[in-house]
This record gives sequence, C-alpha cells and structure tokens, in this order.
Amino acid sequence: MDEMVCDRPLGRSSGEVSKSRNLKNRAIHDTTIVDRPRLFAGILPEAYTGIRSAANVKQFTRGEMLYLEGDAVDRIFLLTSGSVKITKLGRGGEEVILRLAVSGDVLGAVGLFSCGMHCTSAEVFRTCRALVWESKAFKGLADQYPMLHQNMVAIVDEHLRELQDRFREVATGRVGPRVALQLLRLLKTLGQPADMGVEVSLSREEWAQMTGTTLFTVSRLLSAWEASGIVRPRREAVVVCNIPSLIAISEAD
Amino acid sequence: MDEMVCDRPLGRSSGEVSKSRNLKNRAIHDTTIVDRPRLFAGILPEAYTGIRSAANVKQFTRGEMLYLEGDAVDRIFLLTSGSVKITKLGRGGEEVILRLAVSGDVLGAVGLFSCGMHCTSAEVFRTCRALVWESKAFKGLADQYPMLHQNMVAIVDEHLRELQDRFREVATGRVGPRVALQLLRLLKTLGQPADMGVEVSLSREEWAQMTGTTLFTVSRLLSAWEASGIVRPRREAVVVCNIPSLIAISEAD
DNA sequence: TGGTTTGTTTGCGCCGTCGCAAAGACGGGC
DNA sequence: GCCCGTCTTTGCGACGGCGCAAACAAACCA
Repeated sequence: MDEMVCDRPLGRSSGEVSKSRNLKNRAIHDTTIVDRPRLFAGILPEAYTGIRSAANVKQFTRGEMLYLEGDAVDRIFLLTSGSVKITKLGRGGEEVILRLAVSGDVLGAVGLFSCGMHCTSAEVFRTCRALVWESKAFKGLADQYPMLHQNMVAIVDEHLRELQDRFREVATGRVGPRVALQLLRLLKTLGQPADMGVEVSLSREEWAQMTGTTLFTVSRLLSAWEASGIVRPRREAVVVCNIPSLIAISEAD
Repeated sequence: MDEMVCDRPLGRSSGEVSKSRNLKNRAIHDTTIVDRPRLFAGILPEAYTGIRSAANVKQFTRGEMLYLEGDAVDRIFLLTSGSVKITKLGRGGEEVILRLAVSGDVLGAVGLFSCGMHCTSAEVFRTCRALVWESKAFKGLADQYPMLHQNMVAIVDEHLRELQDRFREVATGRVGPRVALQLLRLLKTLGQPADMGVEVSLSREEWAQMTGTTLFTVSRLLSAWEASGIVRPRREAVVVCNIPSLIAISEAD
C-alpha cells in the first residue's frame, strides 16, 4: 500500500549516493527525505504524506499509452517502478525517443502549468506502478505548496540541459560517438547486472530513435564493437563489457 | 528611464495579437499588463514596479558575452531590446545555436533555481538593453512572489518544446526542410521588413549552427531557392519573398 | 582610393550513412 | 517439437551532404 520510490537499478542521477550510504543508520523520517522524488524535495514529511494520499496507486503494463501527443493534461504521474518511453512523432510517422522516465520521475506536471497539453506521448516500457493525481487536484496542491513549482523548474531545466547536449551531438557529431554516449547515459538509469557486464534493454530501432540514426547503422556499430570485445549484442538489449573503451569512442572526433 | 518591453519586430509568440489590438483603447495600466514579459505575468502592477526598481538598466553591444558556459549564475537579464545568441560548445569547438533571445525574454533565471550554473553561453547579437538583477536579489523576489516560479516553469517548458521539435527534425529529417523551417521560425521573432519581403539577419554559418549543417550546404540551398524566387540571399542575411513556397519545402518528405 | 579582412559562392571528389532485400537468429504459442 | 512472427544481421548500391580550395563579393580602414 505504501509505495516506495527507491528501485532505480544502478546509480542515481544526483551525486548523493555516498551521502545516503553514510547516513543509513539515521532515523526513518530522514531516509524518507533522502529517497524522496525531486518533485517533492523540501516538503515537510506530514505535508508529503497528505500529498501522496491525494493520489491513486495504479499499475500499467508494457505498451500501454499513459497519454498521447495533443491530449489535454488530465492526470499527473509519479513513477514508483518500471520505466516509460517519452516519444515525439513527425508528420511522416518518424518517431524519436526524447527520454526514458524511471522511478522517481514525474510525467505531465510541467505541461499542466504551461500550455495544458501534452506535446509528447508516453508509452509504458517496463511494467510500472505510479502515483496518479487528477490534474485539478494537483493544481490545488501546487497552489498550496509553492515549492512544487520551484522543484518543477529544476526538473524541466534538467531535461532541457540533457536535450541541449543531445541536440549538439546530433547536429555536429557522427553516429558512433552518439550511440556510445547514449549507451553510457542509459547505463546509469536502466542498466541491470548481466553476465560479465551491465545490460540495457532497448531494441536496435529504439537505440536508433534515441540517437538520430537507423536500426541498421546501430546494428553495424554494435557488431563492430562486439569484435573489439566492448559490448555483447543481445536480442532487444546490449550488454556493456568495457566502459572505458566506450567512453573513448564517445569522445572520438 | 522607464524601459519598455515592446519592440519585437514582427508578430508575437503568444496568440494574443488580436486580443491586444481589440483592447487598444483600454486604461493604461491594462496595457502594461498586456505588454508585460511572460516572467512577470499575473503580478500586480504595483508589485511589478517594485520588482523592476530592483534592477539596473544596462546596455550591451554586439559581441559582448553576457555569460559563459560553466559560469555561476550571478545576474539575471530581462531583454528590453536587441537580441542575444544562446550557444553551446562541443569539445572539438563545434558551436550550435540553441535559440535567439529577443525582447521580453529572460536569461539566467532558470539556471539560478536548478544547478546554479550556466550550461550555455550568451553572446549579444544585436545591441541590446536589459534589466539586470543580482542573482541574490532575484532569489529574494522569487521567494516573495511565487508566481515567478510558476511563470518560469511555463517559459522553460516552451524552450524545451521547441528544442524537442528541432531535435526530431535534425534526428530524422533532411537539411532542406530544416533550414526552411528555421527560416520561418525566426521570421516571427527577428524578421524585419525589407525590399519586397522580410529580412532575417544571420550569416550562412549561423544558419548552419542552428540547423545542424555546414555553411556550404546552407549557401547552396539558398542559391537554389533564389533561382525559384523564394528568397534573396544577402550578406549575413536572407530576405524571404515567398513564404508559402518555403512552407511547402519545410513540409517536404 | 587601394589594400585588407571577412563573408559567400561554386566546383569537385569522397565518405559516412542510408535504404532495401534476403537470410539468419531468437522467442513464444500451441 | 514445430511453426510463425519479430528482431537482427549483412551485403550491396546509391546518394546526400561534407570538406577543401579557389574565385568572387562586399564592407572596412587608412
């Protein structure tokens, strides 16, 4: 019943790993603050409890669409497990993946306070659970706790910064370094221990949609890297064996 | 002394043109609300006056750097005239242009509330004036007027949405449509009436840096479009003559 | 006014990447 | 186990766009 937000596979986006490890023996309400999703950072524990109780816990299975590009924002999601693919379509049907949301990420909140419409689609990638607020209720909460707006600024800005990096890469760089870099990025949020390495489960086409290339080119790259012992290509996944080499490739040229 | 924020060359990013035109005879304090920069939307006029009085009015000339990638955020700028080029560099020195800020746009405010660092550089493009707040003072204002945070969410989200579009274009589309589309976009914010058309002042290299290509390819495209009577290439500028044709090109493929 | 700097155009050749097609590998269902 | 659908690999061919270099044009300055 009490949804925890703590099952990120490897690492943590902020640099607080060592900190929370050092504090593992502290009081319970302290750890609830440390493991709190960024959206609710700085909210008092009792207020946090109230905010959470205004949400319904729901589960979604792979392939389900949480919302579609163009929909009005009617629900706000806070992922507590699993992952969600955030995509955008072109007129010709070409689809790009903007990011993969994981546990602790919030979906829809930002759009609610800008134009009120989703400009992306959200498809469940790994079966996930989420806290779900009605948009009207969430608006009320945001009015009550101004800190939510401040947190949203930081969250959107982080998304913007990552997309700025990827824009620069796809605008000026070659495919190899881009794919290597994206592989390294997703290792941190989606990587799972596998035989002699870390596995990231994305199909060739999905890697292509993240990096602005084709599934064929991705396949060829992975084959070449396998020959060098850097990765082990799997069906709808890649096992990374040699991270330093991958970093070297990502910095080439 | 009283800086107005109202000299956008053509059009307006929001859809309020007809509205403000219909209300042109209303009381003065109403028009100050209509022409208010988005950052201060929803702020009471008297509070707005106080906020503005906390800023210094400064002028910057073409080529000046307002801040550099990696700098700590120490000043917040609100442009009242001119324009500023927001760029990002790669390790190899390749530079991309993320956007061109114009009158009414705010620079630095978002970074102040996320990581406190600039992740882009800002170079004055057309000599500009700006209201400038010390970051500490601005933080105090944001605490005092929570609406500022809410407005910042909408502002960053708009930047994110535009970059998402451009990311999709550069990731999946061809150069021609991209350049045409960017030409149409900047027409709205930077376009100035010229002989039989609208002029946008950007060099070939800058067009390339906005669209993820090279100045040579841009030059070739413009030459081809000139042969069709769609544009008139100028030194460090392009005059657009046939907008519908440009739209057709941007939607091709 | 003439020289210098900066920006632009255009030709030519090459290479990275795409696009398709066919074959192969893997997994799921019955 | 077998079939069938989906995903992946690889070869081959083509082409869009890049990179360079040289000529050209326009502004700037003395």
